[in-house]
Amino acid sequence: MELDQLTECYKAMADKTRLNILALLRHEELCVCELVDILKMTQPSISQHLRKLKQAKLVKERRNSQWIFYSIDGEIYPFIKANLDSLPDMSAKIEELKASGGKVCC
Amino acid sequence: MELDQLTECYKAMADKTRLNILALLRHEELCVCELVDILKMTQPSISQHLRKLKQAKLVKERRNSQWIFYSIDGEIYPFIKANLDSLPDMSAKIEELKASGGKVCC
DNA sequence: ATTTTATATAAACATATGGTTATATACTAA
DNA sequence: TTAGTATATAACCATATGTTTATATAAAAT
Repeated sequence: MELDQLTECYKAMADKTRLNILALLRHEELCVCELVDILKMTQPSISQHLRKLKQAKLVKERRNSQWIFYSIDGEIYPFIKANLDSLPDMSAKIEELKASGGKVCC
Repeated sequence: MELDQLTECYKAMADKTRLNILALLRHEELCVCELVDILKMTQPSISQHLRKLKQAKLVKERRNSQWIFYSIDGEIYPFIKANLDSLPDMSAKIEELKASGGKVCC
């Protein structure tokens, strides 16, 4: 692949918060406010991280009324599956969100 | 894997020069001055990039008299092969080095 | 229409990063 | 031992990055 594209990809992954987001989205699509809830960070901060991931084509978005749901993309990277598979399991965090009624939605 | 370790790995890969180094080392081990020669960058700059790659356990070093040869490591990362395979082929650069007598060594 | 909710963007700031120059260290050769 | 070569480290600086606060946009609810 092109080095510039690869650099953008790895820059996007070179941050703990963004790896957390990818690890979460691996389980299911989530909207911004759900990520804010789980990661305990401010909404603008999460939004900017999502923008980087989107620019690198690692996630895609889908609007549903007032919510924007993000999900894993990365199909342009032949190695993406191997990388995502090495991320920690975060299903507990998602369960927590659901248990606390934070899901369905915001 | 641990998010901290993964973050360090992707940070190390999140730079065009370091991806170039990895792409070169994929062909064969090289010493610092050979990388300086091929990449046309200053020696301290190359050395600092190599240090980052080494700290992330993406490369390892081997001393042979006054030269230090770097080579690919990355064995702690289950995804490393897939990632290295997507790097561009740089054999032409290595051939150039050999043709110009820059090899054997420094 | 106005207010509320969800998200994005902008400005400001502190910290991280990469490059340069200068210097230190390690080994070789004489 | 001294000079030369290969590499590492340190100090400095400019740019990039991530966070916060404030504000803008877009859709929903009233």
